[in-house]
Amino acid sequence: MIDPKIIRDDIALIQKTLQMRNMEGAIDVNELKEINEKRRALIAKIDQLREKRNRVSKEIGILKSKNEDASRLVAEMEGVGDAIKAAETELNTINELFDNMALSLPNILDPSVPYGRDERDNVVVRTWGEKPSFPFPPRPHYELGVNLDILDFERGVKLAGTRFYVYKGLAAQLERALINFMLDLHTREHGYTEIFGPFIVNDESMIGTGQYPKFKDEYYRIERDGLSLIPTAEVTLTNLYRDEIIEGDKLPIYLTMQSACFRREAGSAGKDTRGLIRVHQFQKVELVKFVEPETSMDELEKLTADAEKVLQRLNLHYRVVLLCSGDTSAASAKTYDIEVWMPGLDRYVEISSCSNFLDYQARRARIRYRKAKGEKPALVHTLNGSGLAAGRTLAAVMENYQREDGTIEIPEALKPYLAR
RNA sequence: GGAGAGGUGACCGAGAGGCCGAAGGUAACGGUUUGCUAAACCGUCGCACCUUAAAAAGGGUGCCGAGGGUUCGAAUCCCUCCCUCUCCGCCA
Repeated sequence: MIDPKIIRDDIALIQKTLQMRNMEGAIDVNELKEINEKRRALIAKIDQLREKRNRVSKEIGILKSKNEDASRLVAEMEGVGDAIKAAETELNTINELFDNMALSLPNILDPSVPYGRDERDNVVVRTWGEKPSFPFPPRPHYELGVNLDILDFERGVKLAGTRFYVYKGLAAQLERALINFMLDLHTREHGYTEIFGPFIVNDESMIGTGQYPKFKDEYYRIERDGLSLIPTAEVTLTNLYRDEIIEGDKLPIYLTMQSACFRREAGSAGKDTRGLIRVHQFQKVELVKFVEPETSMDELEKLTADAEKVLQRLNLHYRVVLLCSGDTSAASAKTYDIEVWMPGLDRYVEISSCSNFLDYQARRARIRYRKAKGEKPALVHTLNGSGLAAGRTLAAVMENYQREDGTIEIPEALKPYLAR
């Protein structure tokens, strides 16, 4: 959620953001402003009524303790309680309306984000390496995997349905090696602390990072227990500090966690139906940062570089794309996607998405820090990125390291992890 | 899953319808004292919202696990839910 003061004082900024994101029609900003005014007036009214209640009740108490007659004051209070209750009911309604609208406001975009309608307007900011050339037509990972009997899509479907899969032998080992390699890289060389936490979280956590209430259809929820399967370890890591005030000298905090990620992929029927690109369950190494506001844009660059390092060590060609205004997710102020080259699919595939949320998530999740003793708490800035999606990385390794006979060469960086 | 106990500020802990935003203690911070350390003494020591001002400061409201109810008045009484602990059961 953005700072509500912006709703009060700078509607133009919100309108510009909506315009940039091609969301002009989505929210009536003027209506929102009006609702906010109403809200504030009601709060003032209720506070006044409560002030009276507190004051007169106290007087009654004093009179009674002296055994004097308080009936006049009690009579005066008649109706005050009901008036408060009525106003509170009204406020609840308005608050709900306000929250719904305010929560659906997207984050303010960073000025460096280019205008654009959709992914076609994203800007390639750099590329690393080159597309490998093959003396034979490279095959997609799902063909390679099925031929080698290390990917089993049919049994995945038998066990759980479409978009599920089974790794066997080398595929399972390779992915495990990839995850360990990534975690070691981030903890040993990039200063992240490794975390392992719940893959299943309560609603407050899903709300804290913005999955709920808006995008409820995207996630698996266990109704009976009121818990949800995380779509990314971002949820676990970011909510670690929900409702907390962090001592300023603890910042910046860099965390990494490996987890399974669960996504319903509700809106993507018919898209990427083959292979490991779009599945309901996959593993990912996530990077999350909590930083002081002044540093967050620099931290985004570093975070992206940390994720890129994985591909560099694996010697996989990729490009970094700055998402345009229309393609940047609502909570993010600025996002870089890292897209790895997949020779078998003959296209670039997103393998990491690195975002700076500024204080948008922190406000929702009430994550604050105290710069120095005695100072008022302020919202931190949160960032996250994949470092990287393991399943897609496995697919990229398979496609880029394939040999003519359909076997797969092991990348140098992974050899220590596959020693027998 | 069953039985019991309990959730109060950074922490410990009192409070059992009115003068309680909450005693007392610990920790922290500032000061006095001191050759230094320690001790002692004095002071400060929550968060959010509304508001006047818009730097500092002031006024009001809310918050004693969460939500509702009773009452002129609730940390205190009632209801619902959540969580923690102990014992039993089950279990990697």
